[in-house]
Amino acid sequence: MRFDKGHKEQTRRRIVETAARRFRKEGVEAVGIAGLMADAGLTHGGFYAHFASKEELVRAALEEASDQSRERRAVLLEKGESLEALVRSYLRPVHRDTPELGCAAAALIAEIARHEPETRSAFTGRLKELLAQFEAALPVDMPEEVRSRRAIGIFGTMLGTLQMARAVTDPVLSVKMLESGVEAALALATM
Amino acid sequence: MRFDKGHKEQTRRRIVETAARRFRKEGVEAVGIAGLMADAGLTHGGFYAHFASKEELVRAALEEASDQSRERRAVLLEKGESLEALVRSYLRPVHRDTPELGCAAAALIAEIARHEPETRSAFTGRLKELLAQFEAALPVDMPEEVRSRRAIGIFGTMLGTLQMARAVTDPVLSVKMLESGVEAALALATM
DNA sequence: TGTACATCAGTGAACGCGCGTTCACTGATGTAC
DNA sequence: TGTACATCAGTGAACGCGCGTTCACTGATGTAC
Repeated sequence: MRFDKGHKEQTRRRIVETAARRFRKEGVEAVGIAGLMADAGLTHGGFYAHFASKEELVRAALEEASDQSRERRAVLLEKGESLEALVRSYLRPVHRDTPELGCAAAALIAEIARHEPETRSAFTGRLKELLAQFEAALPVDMPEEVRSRRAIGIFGTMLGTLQMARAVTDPVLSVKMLESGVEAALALATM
Repeated sequence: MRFDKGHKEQTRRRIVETAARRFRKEGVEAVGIAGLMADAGLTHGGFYAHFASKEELVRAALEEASDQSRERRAVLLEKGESLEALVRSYLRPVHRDTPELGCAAAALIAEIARHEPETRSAFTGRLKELLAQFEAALPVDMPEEVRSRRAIGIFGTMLGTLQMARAVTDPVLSVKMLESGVEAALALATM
């Protein structure tokens, strides 16, 4: 069959979006090409018409997820919301419970650390953008170097406490972790 | 062949120790039973004389790694060192560069969150012990509830910043992440 | 206007490989007679 | 004291399965004549 102009690009986007969700939910290694393509309504053979390798899809999916998150943060900040809104939104139970729609770093950072340098570099770039957004949302009277370090500390706190809240089986402790993460991140933002 | 009394237990320990290192370095999923047994100087068939499943080994390896870390922390604290020494030791380049000997949570927490409840529960128990050690090292004049939340915030910060420092390809940024993590964790400990 | 052909996104069988797990077997030594 | 047997940690072939990747093929439609 012959397809509309833009059809292939649309298919590619569907694959990337499916991958971005499943990788965050299940981890990259646990998701196979065949199952992923089936989820996107295709057969596995066509995969290599879109990507040179699974690793290339990993990078595309990582970028897709990062773009979504960045957009979400930008919207919040442009509405005049503070860093506090970002922190509270990040450490909500709903974010803990839907990793497939959430922060790619929280779901995949340890796995990314073991991937090819090219993938790690792409991730590094996205993480720098995220930190720049956080930095820009810190009080303007802070020296730039302090803001930069503070942004790292704040996001590190968010990342770590969210992951703890996800791993733990005790639901009371899990909520306490989210709350403690908010407290700690806000303390770092305002002191 | 017949073996010494205690021989089997010794073999089991060797398997667990090998697993504890490789899981932290490569991730649980990337490590196969056959390769692991070969590393321990055995053939893969004998594995199931020691463990009912790979998952059971995961739990044993997690406990082995946690025990090692707890011991290390206890030694530091008993020498009269403060929480600051723990934080600085955790966020050293050598810890970033040798995950196979380091914190199991930093290497595996996201993967653990996707494992069986039994494994997650075992991890939760170990994490509670860790947090209790941190709590005990916080100033005694802090109310207990505050110390408990602060311990979560501090360890979350350490966890998140170490993982960032491991994932990133920019070496300058990586060191900055470790340093910012120390600053943030110490600020939370002393404020 | 009608026919032959080129295009190309997607198909599905097949590749070699490693996975977790099972199981009949080995063989050196301790124990029973 | 010498022989037959039980023990059991470890061996290695085999199980079904899914992995990432390759490739000859399909077939509906647009284009050329």
